[in-house]
Amino acid sequence: MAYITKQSQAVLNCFEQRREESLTAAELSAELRRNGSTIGLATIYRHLDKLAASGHLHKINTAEGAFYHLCSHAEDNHRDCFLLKCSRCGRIRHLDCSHLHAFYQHLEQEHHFHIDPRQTLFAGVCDLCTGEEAAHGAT
Amino acid sequence: MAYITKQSQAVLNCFEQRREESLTAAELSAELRRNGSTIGLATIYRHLDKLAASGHLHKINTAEGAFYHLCSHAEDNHRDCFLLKCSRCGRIRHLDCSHLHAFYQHLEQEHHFHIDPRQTLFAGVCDLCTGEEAAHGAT
DNA sequence: TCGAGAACGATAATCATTTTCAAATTGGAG
DNA sequence: CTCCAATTTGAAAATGATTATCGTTCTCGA
Repeated sequence: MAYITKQSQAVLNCFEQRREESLTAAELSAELRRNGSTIGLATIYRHLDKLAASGHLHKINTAEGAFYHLCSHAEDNHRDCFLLKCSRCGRIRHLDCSHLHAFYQHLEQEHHFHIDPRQTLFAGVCDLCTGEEAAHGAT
Repeated sequence: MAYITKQSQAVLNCFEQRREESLTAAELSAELRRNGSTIGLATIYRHLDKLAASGHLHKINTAEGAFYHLCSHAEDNHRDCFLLKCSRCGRIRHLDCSHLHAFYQHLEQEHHFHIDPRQTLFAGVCDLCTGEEAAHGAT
């Protein structure tokens, strides 16, 4: 029902090689092109969606476009998964900790809001960019 | 330096009348048109940006487009401001509570991530939509 | 080897937003 | 009140990410 093609292989390979990184479709396209692949953008999007639907990738929607990330966690384990997005460099970092269990329970019980940590993005400025900011900062 | 025009008035009025709501540019346009205004979309975007820059509005960037919200809080007070975005109905709700101070401190001290609560969106399903979901749910 | 179904890729279509630019509006100066 | 330079407006084109379209190519089992 689903053929294995060199294109689908190339996409998955790309993620397996850079395990900890979140990529956009454009970045993936550039990377593949760099590796000699001539795969079209439309095809890339198709595979990304397919891989996200099958659970192999985690798709993160942001105002600056979608990011995809190799993610083995099952849906249930994601209470401990936090996404930090730097508004300066645009990178998404993944964090693992259980600090927010209580807050999430509060949201559900007091406000009847059923949170989805996999789509929740903590925005801010990352460590690297904070340094740069200071360096470039005024007076 | 900045003229007061009927267009800029109309935009601000619209927010003051529906104080607690977050609006998109398209929604604002529809609302204004309903009130007899023929203001163009480009002009709406211009005023929204201007009002956001001057601090009168809070601009929230999401994957589904930008939302604008009348917000009097100063930048500093926003440690207590939470944005809940329902991925089903798309609405953004504002919450006030101080549950996350500890977590934000943890982020800064342990991970050197300087959070911006004004752009942090908690994604999930709101109370109303949870009900609907159950009603339409399988078997 | 054949053929139906699946995948491909170039291109067109969307959608929200920004930019462009000529025309209309504004408010101060005379 | 009238004139003018600066500002604002709005229609339409441009942008950028993503999706849909469609004819062509590939895959694999009969």
